[in-house]
This record gives sequence, C-alpha cells and structure tokens, in this order.
Amino acid sequence: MVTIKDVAKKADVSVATVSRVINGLGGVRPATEERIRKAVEELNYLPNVIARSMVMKRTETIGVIVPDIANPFFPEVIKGIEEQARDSGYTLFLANTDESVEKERQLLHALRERRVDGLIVTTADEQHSPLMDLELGGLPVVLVDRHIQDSPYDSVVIDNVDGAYTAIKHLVTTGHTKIGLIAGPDHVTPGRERTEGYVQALRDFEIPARDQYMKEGDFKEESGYQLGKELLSLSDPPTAIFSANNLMTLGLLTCIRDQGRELGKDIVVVGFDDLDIATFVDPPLTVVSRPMRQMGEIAADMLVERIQGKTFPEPRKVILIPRLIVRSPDRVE
Amino acid sequence: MVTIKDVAKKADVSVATVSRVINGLGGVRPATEERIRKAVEELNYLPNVIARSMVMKRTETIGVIVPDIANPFFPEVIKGIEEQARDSGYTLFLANTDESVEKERQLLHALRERRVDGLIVTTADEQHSPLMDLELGGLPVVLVDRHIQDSPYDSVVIDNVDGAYTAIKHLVTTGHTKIGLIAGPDHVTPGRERTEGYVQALRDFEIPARDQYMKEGDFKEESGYQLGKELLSLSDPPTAIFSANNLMTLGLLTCIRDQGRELGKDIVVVGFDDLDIATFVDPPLTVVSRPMRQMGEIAADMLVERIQGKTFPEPRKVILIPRLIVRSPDRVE
DNA sequence: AGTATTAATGTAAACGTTTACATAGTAATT
DNA sequence: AATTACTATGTAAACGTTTACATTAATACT
Repeated sequence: MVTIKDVAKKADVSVATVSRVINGLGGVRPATEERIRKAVEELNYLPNVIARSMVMKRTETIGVIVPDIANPFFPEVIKGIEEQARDSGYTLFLANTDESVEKERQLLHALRERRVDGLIVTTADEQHSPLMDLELGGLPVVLVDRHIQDSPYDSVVIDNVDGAYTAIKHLVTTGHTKIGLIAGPDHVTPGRERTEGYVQALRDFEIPARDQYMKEGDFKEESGYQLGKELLSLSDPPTAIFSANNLMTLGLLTCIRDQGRELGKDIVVVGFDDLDIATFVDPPLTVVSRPMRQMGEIAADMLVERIQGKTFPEPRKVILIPRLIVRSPDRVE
Repeated sequence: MVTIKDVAKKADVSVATVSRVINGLGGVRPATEERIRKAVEELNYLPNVIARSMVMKRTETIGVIVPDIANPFFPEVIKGIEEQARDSGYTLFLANTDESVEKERQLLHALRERRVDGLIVTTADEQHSPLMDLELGGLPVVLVDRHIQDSPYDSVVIDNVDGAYTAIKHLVTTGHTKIGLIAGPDHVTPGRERTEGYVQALRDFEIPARDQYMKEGDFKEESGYQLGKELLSLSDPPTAIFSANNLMTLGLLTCIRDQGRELGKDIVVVGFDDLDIATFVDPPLTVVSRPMRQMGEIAADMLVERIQGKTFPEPRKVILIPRLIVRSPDRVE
C-alpha cells in the first residue's frame, strides 16, 4: 500500500506538505502542489482514513440501528439518512436487530468500539432499551420512530394521535358514524397513540364509542384478518374500519374479500401507513401516510448538529404530522 | 476517552500485558489477569478498533453497495449478508447508488479510503461498472445479482433462464399453448436471460413462438400495464402471460382488472419474483421466487473466504436456481 | 546590498493499538 | 545452592496520518 511518505519522497517534499495539499489547506507553492498532485496520481495514492481518524479522533461515520430492514418503512428512512449524511461526509454502518434487545446491545457495543461519531436508532424495546443502561459517554444519539421516555436523546417521531384522528375525521365527514378500530398493541407508543386518536376523534364528533367496535391486534397480518372477521360479523357491523398499521390492513382486506363483502360499498377501509396494494385494490385505499424519507433526513441533520457540538437545554423531539391520502370517495350511502 | 494505558496503569502492568488479556492470547498469570479485568471494568474501557485496525492493517469491515435499497429484493439480500458477516466479526458499511454509475464510483472511492476489507456490490451498470476501470489493488469483491462479463470477481446470481423456463413449462403442462411474454429490457442480463428461458421452453415443447405475443418492457409498472393491454386486445389473445419482473406484474394485474378480465379464468398470470399482492389477488399468483436471503449469505461467505486469502484458479460464479411457487390451479379450460 | 517581513516547507510528536524481542521471575534439575 | 529452562511481564517500534513549531526561502523595504 502506498502511503503519504511514498508520495512525499516522489515529489521530493515532506509529508507535511503533501498533507497540506491533500487537505487543501493552502500555503503551498503552485509548482510544488503540481508536483505533489502528479505523484499522487502516478502512485495511485489513496489517503488512509483510518490513520486520519486516529489523530483526528473522529471517524466521519454514523451507526444506524433498525429493528427490521425488511419492513419497507426502514429502507425509506435509511435512504433519507444516507443522503443527508453523505452530504456532510459521513458513511453509514448499518445493523439490524431483528427486534431483539440482546442483539441491539451487541450492536451498540460493536459500533461504539468502531468509534462511530453518532448513532441513529429505532430501539427494539422502548421500555428496556440498552441505550438507557449503557454508559454511552456522551455519544450523540438520535431516536427514530420510537421514542424512549425520559431519555436524553433527540428523537424524530410521528404524531400518531393526529394521524389516527385525521383518518377518523375523514370517515366522519364522509358520513360514517359506525367506525370500527383494529388497534395496535396498547403497550407500544404507536399502538397506544393511534387508539388515542381514534377515541379522541369520536369524542370530538360526539359519536359514542362502542366497545365491540374496538379490537386490539398485534400489528401482524393475521390479527387484521381475524379482527376484521369479528367486526364484520357483528349484528350491527361498522360501515368503516380504521386499521392501525399496514400489515393488519392487508389482513383486513383479505378478510373482506374472503367474506364476500364489497370494498368501498359494504365496508370502507382506511389504514395507517401506505402500502403497495393500496392503489391496486378497487376502489383504491385511503391511507395515513408518513414522510419516511424526511424522518431519515431530519434524524441525520439533528445528529450531525449534535456531532458538531451543538447543545440544547432539552433533548429535541421532532414530531412530524402524517398526511391523509384520500384515494376514494369513501362515502357511505 | 480511557485508553489501554490507563488500564495498564491502574492494574500496574504494561500495556502489552493488558493487550494480551484483552485479546485472550494467554500466558498471563491468573492473578494478573484478574487485576486487569477489574481495571477494564472499573474504567469502562472500550478498545479502540480504529487504532487496532491501524496496526493490524484490516478493519473487519465490509462495504455493501446496492442500487436501490427500497427495492424489497435488497433488504433481504442485506439481511443475509449481515447475518453471515457478523458471525465472522465483520460490520457492514451500506451505500445506495440509486442506479447511478457516478454515485457508484464515488461510493467505491469512499469505501476504499475507509479501508474496507472487501466489497459486495450489485453494480448500477453491468457494461460500464466503475469496478472495471478502477484500480482496486486486489481488494476482494463479490458481485450479487448482476454479473460483470469478464470481470475477475466472484459472483452469485440467479439462473434466469431456468426460472423463466420453469414458469413456461408450468403453463404448458397446465394446458396453455398461447403464452404471452412481457419481457425485460434486452440489454441487461436479467431481461435477456428471462426472455431466453421463455423462447427455449416454447421450442422444447414445440410451441411456435409468435412475435405478437412477445412484448419488451422496461421492468417498470407502467410498461406492464401498457403491454398487458396490447396482449389482451389481440384478436387471438394469449390464455396466459409470463411477466419478467414484479413491478411489471403489478401493472399487468391492474390492467387485467381495468379491462374487466377475470384473473385465473380469462387470463392466467405467472410472474418473475414474488410480490406482496401475489397472495392477495384471487386466485393467488403463481410466481418464480428467488432465495434472496441465501444470495446474501453466500456472497458474504465467498467474500470472507477471499478476505482470508483463499484463491481460486477462476473467479467463482454461483448460480442459484429459482423456485416456482404454484399458488393456483392455473388450468386452462 | 542588507535587513525585516512574509511565505513555503520541514521536523517530530502524537493518536491507541499490537507484537517482536528483551528482561525478570519462578520452578525444575542437578 | 547453583544452574537451567520455562513462564510471565515489560520495552519500544511500528502502523499512516495531522499539526504545532522550527526553519529556510522568497519578497519587500530602506
């Protein structure tokens, strides 16, 4: 491997001078610079970032920890992070926890050893994140999508209450009063908050909440199917159903088809999070959509600020507002 | 930051001894080791991998370059890579080229500067990959999904010919003789080879290939829609259509619905690559599916072997066989 | 032309490890 | 008890940069 010394020798200068032109610090005579550039070129010299990191005490590197890279949400977020981070000269370490706290702990360890300048993480467990009991020694961290209560970290999340509220409001204003809910688990924020939005909207529009219209699922496809079936077979079934995430929406749609109900006519569906088939089903699906890419961008920006030493009296919490994408009349007769 | 020196001082030994216990090299008296471990613990010492890389001349790091992380194929591949790589102690740098050769060049440069021990890449352009004109200085590289002609790199790809052949064979054995093709672009391997499989199968089963049944798309959804329309409006339309990738299949399905044709009855569809909606449409879709995860695992394994210095007379090319997932009778009356 | 000033370049320490080699300590052998 | 043979530990160089500081060369000023 050719080093800065080889270049120096070839250009007949000292390593300091070579370093100066490589880093564009100026104060080098044009003729000298020319000679050095030629040497770099001819020797095919590639600066060793590792050695540089060593003395600079920073690696220009960001660790990204996600619970499931196969969930379409995260690739979009990562895209946002990457683009923004790259603009600031950072490269990403990517790691996948598979929703396992233990893996999260190991990955955190590995990335800290690698001396990342900062971390962007969606923790596997809001309640027992290793981020909390680990001694991070001031390493900047930004949380994405999942907020950790009382943590000292910045975070960028979605206003789940608002998202759900808007969805229900849409259904109410299109004439529905019998609105079912397929909720997420109550012990995680997205689950709890989306239910909260539903309840709040009903209250505001003075629609009595009926217990039998509210079913709690687990964010998995199967529960959407199952709970959809329960809702549809009520003696007085809802005319519309709000499903709290994409997978459950998928299950719900399958259920509706299997039950021989007609979408948009017998039953109207609005889901949280957009999905591929939303534009494919007939009529297309109205959904609550999140700015995933933007979440990544913001997270990266906030992290870079922290890395650059900016401080704030409180951890920052950016709450983005989801958008309702109306794709159908969704009217009730 | 606490360093090995601090530990040494606290445990009243030399840094060499500390290094020995950290790396488990043995030859240290139990009492001494105990003292050192305690010091490590108390000081919360975290070895600096950067410094280690410096002297070891390897970073235990792999660069992964993909053209589009939002394409569901890649997260699966990455999962496979990551799992396998982690077992061997490697951490991944992830980078996204957005199908841009220029970005690929930049990323290659950045990762080489970072001294990755090896690269796994799906190049943005098989014909003009920067991997070919760049002086990589013997850096191990494994190609995934897209093979580069005459390159010195190992690769793991799919037998596209076989995949398409199997799909057509399935259609023939379920009674179809009028089989349409929505092909991928002829200038990229997956496009060309899948068409080849189609043609070969027809020949083997002695079904005359009709020009008007073969339409070339661009792997995008819209072309699936458009070409589907063309095929369906022929005076003697095919009874089955093979679509060469997931997005075009999606377009085709939308088209079929819009045209008021009944899937599985008026027209049978088989697609290359599985998709979410395959199990959702009625009847569910028969598809050619690839072992994405496995592709990643194999790529990682091959790369690690190369990193460890294994050599082979020829670049290795692993060709995986796709699997036909039959989800419907797909019979023709 | 000689000095003062500024611009260009060089020297060497530092970053935090690993490891070859040297040294000190301990146990075994006579 | 003295020598030998290990075993445990320490010393210092090396990895490839950056940069404070020292030095030298070039330019400006009288």
